[in-house]
Amino acid sequence: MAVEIRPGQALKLLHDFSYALVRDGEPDLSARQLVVLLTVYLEPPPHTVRGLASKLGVTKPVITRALDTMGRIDLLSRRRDEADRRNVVVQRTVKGALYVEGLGDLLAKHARELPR
Amino acid sequence: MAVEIRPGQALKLLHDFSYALVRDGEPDLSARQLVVLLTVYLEPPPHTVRGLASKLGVTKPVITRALDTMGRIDLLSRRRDEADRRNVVVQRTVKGALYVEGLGDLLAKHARELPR
DNA sequence: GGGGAACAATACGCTTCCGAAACGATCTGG
DNA sequence: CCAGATCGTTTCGGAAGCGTATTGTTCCCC
Repeated sequence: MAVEIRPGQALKLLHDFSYALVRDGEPDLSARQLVVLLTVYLEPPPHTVRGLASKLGVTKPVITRALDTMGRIDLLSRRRDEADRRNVVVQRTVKGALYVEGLGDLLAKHARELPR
Repeated sequence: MAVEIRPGQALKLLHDFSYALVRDGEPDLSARQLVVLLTVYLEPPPHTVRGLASKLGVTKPVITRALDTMGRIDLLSRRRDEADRRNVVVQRTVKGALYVEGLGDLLAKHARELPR
């Protein structure tokens, strides 16, 4: 089933979801960090800095910094590509997988609770 | 109808939505700014700095700064409360209403396009 | 084997945001 | 009428993000 949702419901969903994130005092990822995280966890590997930057339409330092920040809190990790040591491969972590899963559950939960 | 969506679909929706926002080079609102904006446009007025801060669980300067930033790009405006001149009432703007409406449309559109 | 290409990281200067604290303006109750 | 409370803003030092440009490795191919 395609997910049918009216724009008004979508807004309320977005509000409730952001509200829950802000209230829970989460580390407060930026939109860019979030989309990097989700891309790594939703799209098939491998993910390189270069690839992510071009896919998301941002510069490479943005990716490097996002990896620094999210690596510091263990949502992602880096690994040198041994086949081509110029490349850095972005890897998933257990903590990151749990975090992303939590986001999906949270959003789905709020969707179910939308008024008719 | 309550909106039924699986966590995996929710994640893809979140990814596609954030991706569209990042790609479109939008002004890049933070999660806090976004939730302030949506609260003002979705919940019944009046909205004061104090009220928003306590509802969202953040400090007052956070609200003041969010109003500065979003006021600068005309998504919101301030007005002094004449009944009690200590209060500031946050008001909606035409541009802000259009922006919020666009967010709802965008999210609903991506939801419709989710795989079954 | 060496010059240039490709890649990620870093340097730089700037802007923005943060929380805590201090501040001015305004209201209120004794 | 004035002392204290309330409200929004501002200030402060520090942290983090940005884009551009540069650096240091590593690879590739003539």
